Amino acid sequence: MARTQIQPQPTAFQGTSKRERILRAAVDVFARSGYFNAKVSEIAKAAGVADGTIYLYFDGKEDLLVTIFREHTRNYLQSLEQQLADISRPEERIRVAIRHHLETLGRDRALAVVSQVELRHSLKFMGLFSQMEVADYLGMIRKIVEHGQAEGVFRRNLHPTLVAKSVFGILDEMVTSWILSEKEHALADQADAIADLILTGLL
Amino acid sequence: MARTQIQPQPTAFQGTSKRERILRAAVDVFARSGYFNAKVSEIAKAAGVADGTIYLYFDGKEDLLVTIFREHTRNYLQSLEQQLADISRPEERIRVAIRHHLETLGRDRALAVVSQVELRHSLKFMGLFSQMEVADYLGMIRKIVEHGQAEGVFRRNLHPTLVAKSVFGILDEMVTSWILSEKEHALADQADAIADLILTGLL
Amino acid sequence: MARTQIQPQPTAFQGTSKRERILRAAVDVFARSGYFNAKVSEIAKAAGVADGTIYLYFDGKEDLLVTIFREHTRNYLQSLEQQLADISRPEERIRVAIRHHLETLGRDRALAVVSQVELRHSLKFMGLFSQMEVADYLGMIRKIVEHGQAEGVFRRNLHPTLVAKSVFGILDEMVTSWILSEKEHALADQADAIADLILTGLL
Amino acid sequence: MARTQIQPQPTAFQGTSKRERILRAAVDVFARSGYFNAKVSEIAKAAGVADGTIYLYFDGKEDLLVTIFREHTRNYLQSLEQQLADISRPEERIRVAIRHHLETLGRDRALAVVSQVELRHSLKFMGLFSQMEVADYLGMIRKIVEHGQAEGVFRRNLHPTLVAKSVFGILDEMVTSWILSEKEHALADQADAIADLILTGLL
DNA sequence: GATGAATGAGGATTCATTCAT
DNA sequence: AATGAATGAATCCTCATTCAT
Repeated sequence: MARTQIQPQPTAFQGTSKRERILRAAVDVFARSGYFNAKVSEIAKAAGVADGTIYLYFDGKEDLLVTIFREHTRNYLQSLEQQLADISRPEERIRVAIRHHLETLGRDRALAVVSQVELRHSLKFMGLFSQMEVADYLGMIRKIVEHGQAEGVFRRNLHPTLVAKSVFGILDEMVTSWILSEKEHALADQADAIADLILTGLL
Repeated sequence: MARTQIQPQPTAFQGTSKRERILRAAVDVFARSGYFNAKVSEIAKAAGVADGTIYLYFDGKEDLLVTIFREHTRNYLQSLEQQLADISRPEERIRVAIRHHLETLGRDRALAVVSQVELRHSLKFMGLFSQMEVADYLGMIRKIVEHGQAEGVFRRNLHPTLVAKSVFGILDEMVTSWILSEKEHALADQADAIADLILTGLL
Repeated sequence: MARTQIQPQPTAFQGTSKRERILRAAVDVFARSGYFNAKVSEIAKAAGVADGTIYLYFDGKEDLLVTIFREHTRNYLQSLEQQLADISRPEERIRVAIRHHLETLGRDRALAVVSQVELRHSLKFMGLFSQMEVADYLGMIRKIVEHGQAEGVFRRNLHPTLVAKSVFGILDEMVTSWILSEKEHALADQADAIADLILTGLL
Repeated sequence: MARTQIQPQPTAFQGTSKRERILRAAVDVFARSGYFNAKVSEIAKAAGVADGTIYLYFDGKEDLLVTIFREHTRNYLQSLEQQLADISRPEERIRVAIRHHLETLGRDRALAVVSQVELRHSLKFMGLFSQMEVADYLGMIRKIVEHGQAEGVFRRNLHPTLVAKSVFGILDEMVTSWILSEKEHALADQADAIADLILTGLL
């Protein structure tokens, strides 16, 4: 038989590995329906695979969410490190980190929804969220602050961890706010204003 | 039979109205088990009422969550307004708002858990969360900022809404971080440091 | 509305308690479909209750099987003891026990099927089967034999436990054979012949 | 690549044919997990073949069970016939048949488990069990009895079929009892006592 | 107002079987 | 002959909600 069997590919492109297709479909479905309401069969359909196939690649619905979180965070940290590689001035490093956060999530609304909403379903997940890679992220910001304080460009009477959490908190709120707003403004547009606030303060 | 039947009252005092007992039980059970895993029967047991009784006072499980949120926010805003009543200096008003936020949630861990975790279960809830009373809360902070800018004590090149969201974002992150941390430090202890950061900035 | 709502009662009579109706329905459905192929919903339908109702009375499908076994054995032992109450001659006691076994199961084919087939689904169940009440049953026969040996009416060179197991094995095989045979002969008709064999032997 | 790839051969030796390896693995896995809980993939792994390979030799999971039963019974009957070949005295023939039964199953616990437990999963299987080769087995015993009665060494007032079933029932119970007992006594040790009971009776 | 027994819809997961390679 | 990745049908149980008492 010479005819090429063309299969429907609702969510992703052919050629992509099944694992990737499933993961992408999960992000989309979780974003659309919410984790608890999302049906595994819906994800399977969106990925163009059979229900059972998902269990060849993942341990179950929850593993899907954990994996999304883990891979996203890893990618995020890697690209952030790359962007910071050439920049040494602490002030500039803060600006880049802020912009990078907003750009990354601003580029993929479904991922942002999963990141801001679905990943925080339970204390258990929140703990995961905070103890693992997010801790690394906060650690990166904290080090920028510490460095800046050591160099004398940042005030020394602020606790670096508190600053790191604050930056994260602001960014987190901006992303959430952006997700919920109907308007289609670019999330990263706020990067400079946020940096100004953090760096210069209200007074 | 003359003997008075004494029923166990696990969560609340008997004097309290049934409605209050149910609401308080819901906060506790939601905090302990998470919204989706919480069983209505568990809440009923904790409140010392029959399952069906809950439906005399509320429309269902979801209504419990909505009501908790609504009443908490209303109480919160009322007490914040009282605290701000006598204070006119914008800087001081910011400080009071920050401290009030941390004190209120720092006083009731279960409520904090529900507020930080359970209320954000879905985009739908997040929307509710943002559009309603939270909007009022952000509005209050925004007005403080606007006032301060009008008086010339706050810099004028920061968008008031952005500042309001930032303050909220920082506080939100602090509360979440506090919930997840094992240590039993007082949440409100960080109020001054946060105010310093917001007011003075890093530089 | 004055009309009395008449509900279908496929398996059992109204008036019977829900618990009894469910148990009886389970015996029938297990006998018809086999334990593993039996659907809980099928049992519910046969009992005239909702699926969930079964879980108000039992822990699950397996508990249904265990309960059937337990209650059947208890009833069986009680009625056997009653029948033996007035009989003292060991030979006669053996005859009564044999007849009672065949009559009890011969009266309820579905129960016999569950007893002979479904209760032996797994080593685990077989163990349950053997260690618990069945042990009591074997114990009763063993004591009859011991008594007969003490009185000098039974040969003393046969181990009472072996005899008890043999009697049980013969009866068990007869019941199984009866279940599988198409012919509708009365099971208890074989009681005397079996007793003769056990008592007199082949020679 | 010159190195010989040595594969693990959990259950059987490599020299054995694939078909034999699969069958032996099935006996072991059925005995260990029970028929319904046994996974085809587990059998495949134990046999050192791919899942799909099993379907080249057998029609499916059920066919494995049927085949085990059939081959076991055929082997059993053949070896029984050999053992009986030189023996003419009815009494002795009965003794040999009894010992042979206990020795055969006492030699292979997994096979005994499958034979006593797994083969009786359903009425359907029980029917198979009884109508086919087991019928031949019962037939062999029945003929011994008939012969003995014709020769005048066995009592004539016992129905040969009933005696055959009784012998089978006793042996069956002994094997089951042996499987379930923790103690490691030899099953065949009971052969003589059983023969005595059957031949001489209790009285 | 209160009760709590009863309902029944809904879904994650398993695993025997297939078939392209 | 052999593989093993992929399939997808099939079901037990939970629990929010109702309503007769």
